[in-house]
Amino acid sequence: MKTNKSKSSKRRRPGSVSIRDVAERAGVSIATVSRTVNRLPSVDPDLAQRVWKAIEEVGYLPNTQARALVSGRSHMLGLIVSEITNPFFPEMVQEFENLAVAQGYEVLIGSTNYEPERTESLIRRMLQRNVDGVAVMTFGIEEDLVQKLVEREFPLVFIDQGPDLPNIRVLKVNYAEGIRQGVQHLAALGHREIAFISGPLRLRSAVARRDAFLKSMAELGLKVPAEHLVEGTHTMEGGMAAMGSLVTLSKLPTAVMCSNDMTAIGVLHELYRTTNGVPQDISVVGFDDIHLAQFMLPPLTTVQMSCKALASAAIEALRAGVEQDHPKAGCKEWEIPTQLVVRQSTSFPRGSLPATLMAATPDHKN
Amino acid sequence: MKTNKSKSSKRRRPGSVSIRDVAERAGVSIATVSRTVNRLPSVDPDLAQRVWKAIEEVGYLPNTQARALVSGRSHMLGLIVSEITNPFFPEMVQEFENLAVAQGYEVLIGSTNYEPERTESLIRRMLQRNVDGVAVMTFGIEEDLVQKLVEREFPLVFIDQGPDLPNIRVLKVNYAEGIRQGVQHLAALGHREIAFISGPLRLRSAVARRDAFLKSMAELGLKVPAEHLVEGTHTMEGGMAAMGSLVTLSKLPTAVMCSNDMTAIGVLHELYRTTNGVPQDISVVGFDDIHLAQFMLPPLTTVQMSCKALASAAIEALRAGVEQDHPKAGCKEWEIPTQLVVRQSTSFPRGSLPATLMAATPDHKN
DNA sequence: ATGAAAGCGCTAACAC
DNA sequence: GTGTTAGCGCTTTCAT
Repeated sequence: MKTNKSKSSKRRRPGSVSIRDVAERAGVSIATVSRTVNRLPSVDPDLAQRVWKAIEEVGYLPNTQARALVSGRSHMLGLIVSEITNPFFPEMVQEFENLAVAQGYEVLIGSTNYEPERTESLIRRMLQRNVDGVAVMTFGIEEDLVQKLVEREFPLVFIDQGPDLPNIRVLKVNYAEGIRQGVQHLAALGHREIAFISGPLRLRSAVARRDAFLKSMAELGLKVPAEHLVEGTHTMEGGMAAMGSLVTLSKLPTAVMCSNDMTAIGVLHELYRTTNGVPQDISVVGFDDIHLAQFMLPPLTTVQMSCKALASAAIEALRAGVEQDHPKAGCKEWEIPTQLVVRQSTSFPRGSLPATLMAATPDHKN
Repeated sequence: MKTNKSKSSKRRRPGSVSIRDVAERAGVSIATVSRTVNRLPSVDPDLAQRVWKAIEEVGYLPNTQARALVSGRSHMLGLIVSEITNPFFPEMVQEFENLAVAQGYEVLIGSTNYEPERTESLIRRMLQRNVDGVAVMTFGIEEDLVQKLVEREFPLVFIDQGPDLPNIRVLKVNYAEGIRQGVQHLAALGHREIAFISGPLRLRSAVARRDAFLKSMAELGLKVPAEHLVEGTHTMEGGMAAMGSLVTLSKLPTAVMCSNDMTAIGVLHELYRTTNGVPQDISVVGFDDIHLAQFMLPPLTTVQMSCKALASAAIEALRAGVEQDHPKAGCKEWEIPTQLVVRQSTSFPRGSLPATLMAATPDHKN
């Protein structure tokens, strides 16, 4: 009497079908349809059969928004990354998304581009969209942003570190291990003058990586002059610029470690610009091990940080926060390992070895 | 009397604040709050002031789901890409997202990975999330997927081609122009034996690019033997494999054009593996012009397809479909230009020139 | 086992 | 100009 039930409701997009259309078609109440769709055991099998048939016939798709509204859970997870155009992140996004979808979640992706105001709006958007939790995988984040998120007490995952609150979990990346392996590899090859190109030092993880480098060098009794510590931007352009300045130094390093692979690619390119050939006078080590790394010229020796591990830990940590009965609900920290992958961008320092040995080194042609 | 108004409602996530909390705080009705938030001119400025203050104080964020439910529009746009790990797509995603957000839309991203079942579930998820429209930027799509989408008559954007229906718009990429420029560039350098590594030929755009290549060659009276036409996968691995097979041929091509940049990077890598140096005996041309292209060794000559143009056309086309009063609501096709960007992966064919001229060529050292 | 009805947070008629 | 109220599509008591 009140609403028109014989025709589907008025102002909907054509093609859109609601639970009422199914109920009508199957000759049952909307409650029964709901129960059927949600597979509650209490529905009569025959009835269920009829309902499924009706669903099929009218092409019904439950409206997630409405569901979310009543259930209070949107089944959406936020994923905030630094820069979607840095290949490391798409690789992680892909893993994250696969896992999320497999577990019935949708993913809302956001890229901060290191801009505070973007980050701000991102957070607000995610909150408004009612995501069930957010993974902030940005390798460095502004303090006040954390604050914002923390106020609404909802499940949050950070990388490296975050406030010690009940709803916050953190993924501890073991930078030290991988970077130590890198430094030791270089030292074993005979390098003593090793430079380091960091990420932007306002980012925590950039500092963490640099410190890990410094510590590893110190362990070996190797000195690092200030000029050999240059700040990059986590981009290829930054790598070029940094290497450009390194190259003007009176005492050249024989090897350079980079805070990420993009930087290393920039370094390789700069070296190429200078020598017009495959860089082989200076060894370079990256960080991340993006898929591209192995296809570089020369294939890049790099410290692998598994985006798979990162993604799956993030998802699990998030679910541990969302679903209070999750097995690891109490767990606050998740360890992410790193390890060196040796390829061909590292070699003996030029001229440090007898000619016979040099000839045996795969990457030296002369 | 019915609901508990003095405390915030019961089963909500702590920290979540509803319109009622604001109303209560400001001492007005929820309608006034709604009007204030939506900036309807009819609210008394003083009252509005009070409402904004209350909003601030309680930290109110309108619930998008509820809004979407009543308005029928979710302000979410779907963006389906082939492979999020192919750098071309993140670049486009970023542009798309920037534009979308600037216009008040959220973006739901999906990556098909060329798997039909993934695509299927993607579509279903987007439909359920009630996106206002979806851009299928996959450079090739399965027929039945199109069908699925078309049935629900809602705004859709495709690349290259789509069914001629009122709610469907298509972005026509001018492959011919860029590829012709590439072929002519190569021919001008003296190349006659030019191979082409295509994408997977079940994808329309892969076929389109290959055909454009064939046509351009024919225009110049250049023959393309069947062995010089090899099918790749749009990946670096595919490029390596394809170049690997090309290299075994009795009559080697002197140049190879690739269906995308990732393939070209694979080719460069394979050439490096073979010669252990920067590839310079064989010219290679890519397609897409991803950011990375200019950092390759050597910097990649490639056909640029502007992801910016693609993204903005997609957004505009989508909005033209969503908002019936959009200026270009009637427009069905949007032209996307392509053009050659010459860098250093192309050069004269080896040994085809007098020594003096060779010496003048920047990329040849001998 | 099934239906009626309340209500999730919000917008839009409709009253006043 | 402001408040009251009816839904948007759905889940979930509460009756039956």
